[in-house]
Amino acid sequence: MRVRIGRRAAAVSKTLSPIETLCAERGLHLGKKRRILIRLLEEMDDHPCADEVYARAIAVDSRIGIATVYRTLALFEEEGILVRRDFGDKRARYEVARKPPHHHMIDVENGRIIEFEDDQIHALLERIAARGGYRLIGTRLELFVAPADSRAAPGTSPSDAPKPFD
Amino acid sequence: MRVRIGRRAAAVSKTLSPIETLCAERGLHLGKKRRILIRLLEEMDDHPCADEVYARAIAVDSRIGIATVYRTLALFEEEGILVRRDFGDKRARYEVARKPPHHHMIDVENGRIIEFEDDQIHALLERIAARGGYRLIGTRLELFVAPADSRAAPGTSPSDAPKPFD
DNA sequence: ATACGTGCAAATTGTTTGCGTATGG
DNA sequence: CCATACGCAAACAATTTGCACGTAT
Repeated sequence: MRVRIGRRAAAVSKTLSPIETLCAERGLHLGKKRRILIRLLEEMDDHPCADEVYARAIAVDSRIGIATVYRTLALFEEEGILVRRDFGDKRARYEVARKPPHHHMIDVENGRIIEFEDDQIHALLERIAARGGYRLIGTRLELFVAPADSRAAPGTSPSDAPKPFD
Repeated sequence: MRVRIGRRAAAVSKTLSPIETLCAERGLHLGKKRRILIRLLEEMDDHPCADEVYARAIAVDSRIGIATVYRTLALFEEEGILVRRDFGDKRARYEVARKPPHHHMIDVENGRIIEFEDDQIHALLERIAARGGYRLIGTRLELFVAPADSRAAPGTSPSDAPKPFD
């Protein structure tokens, strides 16, 4: 008898994209619509809300339903494939999960979102959690900022809800 | 003629509570229902959502409408009297604004909320904003934590949405 | 074959608004 | 008096769900 290589489950050949691979590993079916959504998600470099993902999706296949978008986003969030963000407007915004956690600065003047990463912060936050006898599971950190030049002194109101978003 | 003291606007006598005073200073009327809400807000030591404030309110005067609660919370938030928080469940939660900004740890095992304050963090965040040519307007910082003993390794998913809330 | 994926429309949920009346300053 | 506060019900917006039918594995 011949020896087959890659016999173990791991061997998911074909050409699966990163997220498709994750889906395969978790036994999730790869329906046509889901594939389209996955491609969109992998291509995006911003933080779209469900409506926006939906808009981009119907541009590819007009028969995709908004429910599928919501269901897929929720599923991928549970699976840790996507991260849900909340930038102050009502809608939930998403981005692909990346290993080193990063945070966001929201320019309240124009709604622009700037991503940033900082080890010091994480070390500090971990220490704070530990200090209280806790283990840090997740962090949500958003800075609401304005160009260093303009009225209004610094305050503590994150909920000044900027209008435009990326 | 006699000299009257406290002639200037400042002289709001009677016995006004802190928030009532702020309202008076800003020319806001103090309706009966609003007074009740103010008292509740000043007594609370947790982070209730509109529904919960409403529940407590009708316990005092059953004729208060939910719309009044929403309108009052929104008004006080705009006035900087209240701060709106978002702990992962849908509803907006509120607490009385305090000077030194503080943040929250959400125990994902039982939903308990622990407040904390830390100067280092603020200094660091301010530096990060400045580094990008920005001025820090507001911060939103929440730590999702779990008792230092229990499965599940630390991750980056803040949106694991714990069920219970204070 | 069978469980999973998906569309459509209806249902929920949290929050906002229009309007007529009541009331504080 | 006159602006503001308020109740009620209808309006809204984001998201969820039930059901019937396709499709991947």
